[in-house]
Amino acid sequence: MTNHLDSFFAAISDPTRRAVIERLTRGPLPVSDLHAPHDIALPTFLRHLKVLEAAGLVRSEKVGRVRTVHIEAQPLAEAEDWLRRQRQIWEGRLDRLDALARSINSAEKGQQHDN
Amino acid sequence: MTNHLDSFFAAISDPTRRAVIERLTRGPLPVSDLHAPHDIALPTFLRHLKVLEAAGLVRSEKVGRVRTVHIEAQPLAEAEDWLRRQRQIWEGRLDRLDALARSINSAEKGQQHDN
DNA sequence: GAAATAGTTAGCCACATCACTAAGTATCTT
DNA sequence: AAGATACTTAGTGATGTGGCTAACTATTTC
Repeated sequence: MTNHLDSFFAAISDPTRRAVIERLTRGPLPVSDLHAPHDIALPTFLRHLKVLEAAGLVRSEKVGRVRTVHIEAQPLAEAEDWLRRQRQIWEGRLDRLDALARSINSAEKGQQHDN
Repeated sequence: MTNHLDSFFAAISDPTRRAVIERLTRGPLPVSDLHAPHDIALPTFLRHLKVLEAAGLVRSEKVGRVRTVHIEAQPLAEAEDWLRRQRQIWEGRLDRLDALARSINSAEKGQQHDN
């Protein structure tokens, strides 16, 4: 039952890492630019990046002394799918319950008319 | 920056807890029924339920000695929204890059014609 | 080639998380 | 009222997570 959703959801459960993702949707950035708005030590920040990269949300390439990070959208879509499936099954169930309630209701009305 | 997405995503980053959610989309169940398919001790399982409940994914009511658990769909929708927003911004960016590439391409063709 | 820049590695600490067992409470069932 | 059922609480231990500082490497820049 352990799949890549584990590490994906764990990765985006941290606010710092979600902020990084949000920033990266505007385009790739070097590590230091990504780090700038965060009030944590660089090594700490770098481990957040590693978590994101390990979860497949992000890739990076180093050119000279600069490492540039960019987002990987596909895992977002997969996670979104899982959530949507669960929600839809649930809502489908509610719809069926609703339909059942309506049919019971109209059946009762029918009975009343028959009486 | 710390909001309820933290606890939500942390909650569904665990396979046991995702399995519980998947099960609950089929309808509410008592704790013991939910626990049955999982090969972990009941107290351990109960803490998973508490995590889900604390994250707002699930509610429960106790009647007599039985506690029945049901899903709460709204947080699913919110998380789905966050993911969708990020993905769309990213994809929108790709679209614009694509458009830019096309316009550069046609401009070059234009130049070639001019030459 | 010395100094600044951009990351990286190593090691430490506090706290959270996930697992367990043992024992307790509250509610049926017989 | 005794026993079974359905949680619930308490306490323990191993491992993971997020934070830090100090020290290091690799690449510009002056």
